[in-house]
Amino acid sequence: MDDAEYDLPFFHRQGFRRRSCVVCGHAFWSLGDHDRCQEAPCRDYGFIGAPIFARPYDLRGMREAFLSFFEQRGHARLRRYPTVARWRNDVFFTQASIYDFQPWVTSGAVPPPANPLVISQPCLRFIDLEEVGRSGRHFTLFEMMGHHAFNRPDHEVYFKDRCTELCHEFFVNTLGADPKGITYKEEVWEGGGNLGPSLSVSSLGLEVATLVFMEYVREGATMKPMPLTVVDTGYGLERCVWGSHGSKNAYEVVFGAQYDDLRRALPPRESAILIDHARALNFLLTDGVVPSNSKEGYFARLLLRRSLRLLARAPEAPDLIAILDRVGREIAKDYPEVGAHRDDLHKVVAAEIERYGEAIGRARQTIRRHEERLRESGARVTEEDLLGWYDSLGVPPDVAVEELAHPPAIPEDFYARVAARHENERPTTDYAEPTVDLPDLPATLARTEVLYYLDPYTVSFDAHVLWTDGAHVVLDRTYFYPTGGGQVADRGHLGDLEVVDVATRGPWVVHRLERPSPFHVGDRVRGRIDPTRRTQLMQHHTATHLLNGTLREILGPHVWQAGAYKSTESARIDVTHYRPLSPEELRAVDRRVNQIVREDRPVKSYFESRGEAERRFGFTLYQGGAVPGRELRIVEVEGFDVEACGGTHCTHTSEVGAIAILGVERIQDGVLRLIYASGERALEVREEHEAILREASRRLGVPVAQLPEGIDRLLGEIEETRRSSRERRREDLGGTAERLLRDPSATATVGTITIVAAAVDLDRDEMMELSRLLSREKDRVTILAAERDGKGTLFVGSTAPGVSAVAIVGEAKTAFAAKGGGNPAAATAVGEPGAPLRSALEAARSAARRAVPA
RNA sequence: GGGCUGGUAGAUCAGUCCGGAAGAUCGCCGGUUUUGCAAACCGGAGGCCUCGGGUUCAAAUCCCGACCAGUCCA
Repeated sequence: MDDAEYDLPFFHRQGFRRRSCVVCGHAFWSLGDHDRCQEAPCRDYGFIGAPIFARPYDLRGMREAFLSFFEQRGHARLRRYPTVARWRNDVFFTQASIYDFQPWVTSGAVPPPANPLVISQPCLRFIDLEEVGRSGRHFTLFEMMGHHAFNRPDHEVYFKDRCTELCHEFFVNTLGADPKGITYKEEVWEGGGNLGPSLSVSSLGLEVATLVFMEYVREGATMKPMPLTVVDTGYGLERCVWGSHGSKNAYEVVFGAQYDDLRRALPPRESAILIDHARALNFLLTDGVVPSNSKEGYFARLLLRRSLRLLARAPEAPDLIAILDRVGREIAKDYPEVGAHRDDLHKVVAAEIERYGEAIGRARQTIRRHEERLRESGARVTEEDLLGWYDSLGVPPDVAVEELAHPPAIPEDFYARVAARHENERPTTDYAEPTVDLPDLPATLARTEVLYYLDPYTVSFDAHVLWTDGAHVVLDRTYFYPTGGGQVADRGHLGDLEVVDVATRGPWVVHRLERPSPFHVGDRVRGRIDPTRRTQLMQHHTATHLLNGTLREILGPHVWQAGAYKSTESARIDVTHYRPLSPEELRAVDRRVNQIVREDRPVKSYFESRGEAERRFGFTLYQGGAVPGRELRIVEVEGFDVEACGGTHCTHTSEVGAIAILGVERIQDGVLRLIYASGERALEVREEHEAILREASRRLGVPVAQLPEGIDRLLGEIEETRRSSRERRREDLGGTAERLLRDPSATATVGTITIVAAAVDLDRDEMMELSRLLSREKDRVTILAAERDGKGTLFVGSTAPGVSAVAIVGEAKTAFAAKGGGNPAAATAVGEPGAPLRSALEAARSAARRAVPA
């Protein structure tokens, strides 16, 4: 990065000087006389005992100071975004304030919600989980305060100079920092293909902010200027609070009385971890994460289980729910949604605690049994066993050791070795977005005017062709709904040509035609949308909102939409929930959702400013993921459910007709999928089901109402038939056995041994069964031969000590070119087709005679 | 999304490495004993060894693929 990038007029106006840090070598700017930058570890934590700001702040005070400072300087204050980054598929959590605006706003595809703006965004980072409680400064959840500006070529808000000036002014004038104590260290920021200069702001060893200026796109070795430059700042709320106190560690000042109280029962480190985790969990669970074994849910589980483990060793400490509640109440003062989730959150946690208890209980048993078994062979449990148990059973080593009589030492590097086990796993292969093969469009093309929001019932319209390559057509205006928001695209006609797909590309809607079109730019065309299809899609989409609202109402606010899909045939919604639906719950959902349909509530779709919508409806708006932009499209089912949604909807709930829930499945730990149909399809599906019932009833010859009993009876009969045929076979074989024992040509006695040899017409299993019947007593050798599918099978069983069935078969094998084997008690061989079975039987018989000990 | 465990009688699990006549404990049923219960003892029933392919004379066992569950990691 060119030095000039950092050479800001602001620095010169104020009399800053540029120096190089004697430790890290980075250039930095300061008013003071420093030979090193003020960032640790280039210098020590000088602020401990010597606060960097004029007075101490708590979290709320510091946050408010920041937000109002920037608000007074023209920034719009935004409410926090969810901590779960549902709008992105590259990360699970919001890890920085700028994440709220990636990728759409930062790429310029969508205008920012406000410009410039200021926000304090709770962020989650799991990378330094082990450092929490140890370093004195790490948190799983922290708030990143940021002021952001998005500069377009035609509209420059502010960039490096003004940004740095604002930052300095905030620290010096508002917080009362010593202007000479602050250094602005030059760094290069790079991420997501973009890069730019950045300044890291430190004082007395504490880095309090980073100012990033996204300016370039990396293209190979060269950098190209971005069309949109972004001011991305991050001020650590907890850092700033810590610095304002100058206390030894951050936890005591950030968590205050909660920390002091927990300290009475637990050591400092454990106390800090528990509160930290409790804070993160309150946000995570409020934002709709349900603990599970994959994706976001795993991190919630990780925090919960770590906390439970700590508490298991501290009998004096309060229980987890009490700690969560205490911390949650504090958070709720600033973030009321956390308070609104309180009771539900406790239910989710209680369920998870129960599951953990079960998992550990099962695991303890397995471990005990394992050691028991090892003892028989004189072996002992190894370190590898401990690793394996943690990996596959979830038992932490200290718990495993409790179950062992002879435990191995727990390796110092236990968790590092667990990590090593996972080293060779290749991470997610690239995520393939379902790509529609769309043409490149000239950037100068006017945007498509989207009309389907105006009136979802209009299915016929006139428009002009803006662009076409034959197969695809872009119009100046369209009522065709493109694939999006889990709703499939409309179909219909442009002129006489069928429209087979509709998709958005940037600001344009592209219609794909069944055949190449004769259209030219400027042509006027008539668009007609398939009204049946559109109606069905609208019904399914509105039904989805009604079900989502119903599920939240009945199961609790932890229910969030985790995905949805609406086609003409059926629709489905995936929601977060921690256990399967009981039949009662399902029935309740079915009743309630159809009640809402019948109530004929108005469904209003309208645009509203983000701030206003969030103020009125809160976060649950973002069921389909956070939506960028200044204006949100709101779909409001009056008095019931409100979501930000871009789909086409009915205007009254009764238009949905009815909702038939067709199935519920667990698609993943913590996520349920409901499949349903509405409108015409609900009726069709019900008719299909009834037809199936009628047909089943006809085939079974039982009235529909008695089908369950009829099926039970049938199953009983099958069971009975099976039993009796088994018995009859057993009797038949018993008869055969008796006959053979009485038949002198089959039975011979040699010494104390009875040899029974016969050709039979039985399959392999039956011969085995017969042999067993013949060998009820000791000193019996049975030799059976049968022919099946042209191949001879020989079976030999022996209960005579010293007479080996497998040896007899081995000798007889050559007589009929057979393959086979077995053990001393039983052996079989199957010969080549046409091989002389008779001689095999004789060979076995004489082998058996010879085998009898004299 | 990836790795690792596991799926055998109503329940909890052996058996799988190294293919060769499906087991234990609890529970259930019957009997003995007891005024009755519990218990003890004796006897018995109960299995598509998750499913589908493959290899083999032979598969619960080996190979491939699904499904389900648990767990660790991102």
